Amino acid sequence: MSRTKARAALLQELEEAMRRSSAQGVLYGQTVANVAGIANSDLECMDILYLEGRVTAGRLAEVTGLTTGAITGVVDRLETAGLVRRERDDADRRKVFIAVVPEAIAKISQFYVPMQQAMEKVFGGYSDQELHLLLRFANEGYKGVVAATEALKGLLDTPPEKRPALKLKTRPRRP
Amino acid sequence: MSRTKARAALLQELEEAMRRSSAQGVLYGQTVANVAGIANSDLECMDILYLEGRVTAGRLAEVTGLTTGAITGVVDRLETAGLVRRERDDADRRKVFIAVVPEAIAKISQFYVPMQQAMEKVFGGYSDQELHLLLRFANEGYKGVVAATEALKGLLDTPPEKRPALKLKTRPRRP
DNA sequence: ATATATATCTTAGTCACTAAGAGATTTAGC
DNA sequence: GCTAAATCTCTTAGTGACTAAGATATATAT
Repeated sequence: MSRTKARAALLQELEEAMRRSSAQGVLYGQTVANVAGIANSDLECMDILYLEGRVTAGRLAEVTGLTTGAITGVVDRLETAGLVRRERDDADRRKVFIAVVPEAIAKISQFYVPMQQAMEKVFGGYSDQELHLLLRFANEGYKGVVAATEALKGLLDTPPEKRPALKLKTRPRRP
Repeated sequence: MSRTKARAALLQELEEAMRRSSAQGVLYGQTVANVAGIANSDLECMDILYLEGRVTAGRLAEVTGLTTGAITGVVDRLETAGLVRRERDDADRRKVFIAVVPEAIAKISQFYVPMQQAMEKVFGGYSDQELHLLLRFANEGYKGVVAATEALKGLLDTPPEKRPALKLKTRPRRP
């Protein structure tokens, strides 16, 4: 066996490792939601708001894959909790922008401290050059996942009888 | 500015990139669930079963953070769909092992084809040596997230009045 | 102007979840 | 061995976030 593993085996190992850490990441998010006493979707929306800034209710529905009706509920809860504010767009008064209340960032980010500490520790074991490689991978990986998500969504447009499905549910969950 | 970015800025950029791609990964999973017509938790349990193999109902509850009652429902649905089988442990007849039915792997993994293709494409841009670095990071990152999750769970044991909470919900979601 | 499109919200009903406890089996103490 | 406590899964009742469908309000096009 060579110093570097055979590429095929390496790719497979990498895929499983990514899958495993990704699953654990999901679990971390769920734990945050539980500890904070906030619904999972509500936290997901806060994360989107943190990353994208001030976005419309419709955009939240689009990104999360929830219906607009569900988003109304999400925003209601977040607004009641004082984490976000609804702001009507004066240019187009149908639109409602959702904006994060400044203090909310601190309220939420405290739950990510353990994660940040763990990641700092991990990153500490890498040189600047290696971190650049990781950054490149994170960015390219992100684009790859976006593309994969779009490709998968494409299946929803194919007629149901021609599309693979497990049919645990009778009704589809998205409009 | 040097050829490599200042480390602090690099770390911050890396954190945001990871967060972004992680969020997109969550969305991919949700899309899989929607396209497959399967509940999110059901898919998460299938993923755990795929990674860990034959596990007990209690272990599923532990790993997902769901109650055992919820897991009963998950397993009921997965069993009805013909994806898993319940197998009583002969050594300890209280325990119920959940085992994936062989054909289920193929049924599920078809929904991950877009993701696999996207990842293959991304990985194609890296040398064996670089992939080894990514593998090392994925493994260390996984351990880091596990540790962070445990640390965060520790907050649940601290008295509620001493613990930071957002209190969007009146009742806690975990026992 | 009128019709059509777009953006959010409302309502009714559904489904997965929690909490609490029951049932079945195992382990510990005497 | 026998009883009590512990462990594991399932059951039941009730709750809350979700979807689907349509209402409301505003914007755009003909």
